[in-house]
Amino acid sequence: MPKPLSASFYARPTIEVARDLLGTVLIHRAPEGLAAGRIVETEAYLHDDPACHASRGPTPRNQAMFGPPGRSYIYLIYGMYHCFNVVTSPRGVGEAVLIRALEPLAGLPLMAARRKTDKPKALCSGPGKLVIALGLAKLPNGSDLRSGPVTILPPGSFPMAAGASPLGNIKVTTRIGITQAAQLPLRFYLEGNPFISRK
DNA sequence: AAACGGATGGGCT
DNA sequence: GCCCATCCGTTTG
Repeated sequence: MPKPLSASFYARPTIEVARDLLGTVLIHRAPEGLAAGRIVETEAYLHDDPACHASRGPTPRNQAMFGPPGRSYIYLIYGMYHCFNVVTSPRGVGEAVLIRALEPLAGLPLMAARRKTDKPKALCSGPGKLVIALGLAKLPNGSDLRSGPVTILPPGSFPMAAGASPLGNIKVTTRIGITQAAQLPLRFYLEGNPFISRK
């Protein structure tokens, strides 16, 4: 069984963490079964960045972002979906990385049942989709991603699914779906990967 | 292929 | 009361 990413992995500048998370494996060992996918798309949210929930100081919703790195930050968006983030940087700064897309690796039938589709490219190709596919919506905010049922494993440490695509170069673009600070180059994805949310 | 609008509810000015 | 770090079905070109 591979070891989850260390606490020191997350306690680094958020842009570095966002880039280095590409190729790692997000896994949820739920009572219903295991589901896992390779992270292929991320976005960085910085403390002085108007698009970041933490940029205007702590509130009840965003308090996990000010806690220790390597914990979850999950929030409700548009009344019906959730977004899953990993808290980064030294404790108290208020930064995180949004996980935007996964390449499904394990538990595809379970993902298909949760998502109500069995098309592999539709399972995890968006932040709301992957939360549904992995069953992350009810994970408590601030969950430790080194010890809980939801963890992130280093690249290549998980048995490669048949036909899984190779890792490409990292491409950088502006972030998706935001209005504030929309010009900042803080979205990262594996170039050519068919499982990203959009080109 | 792209554009559009509806669903749906908590957070914050 | 307005604003969303979204998704999906429908319409339009």
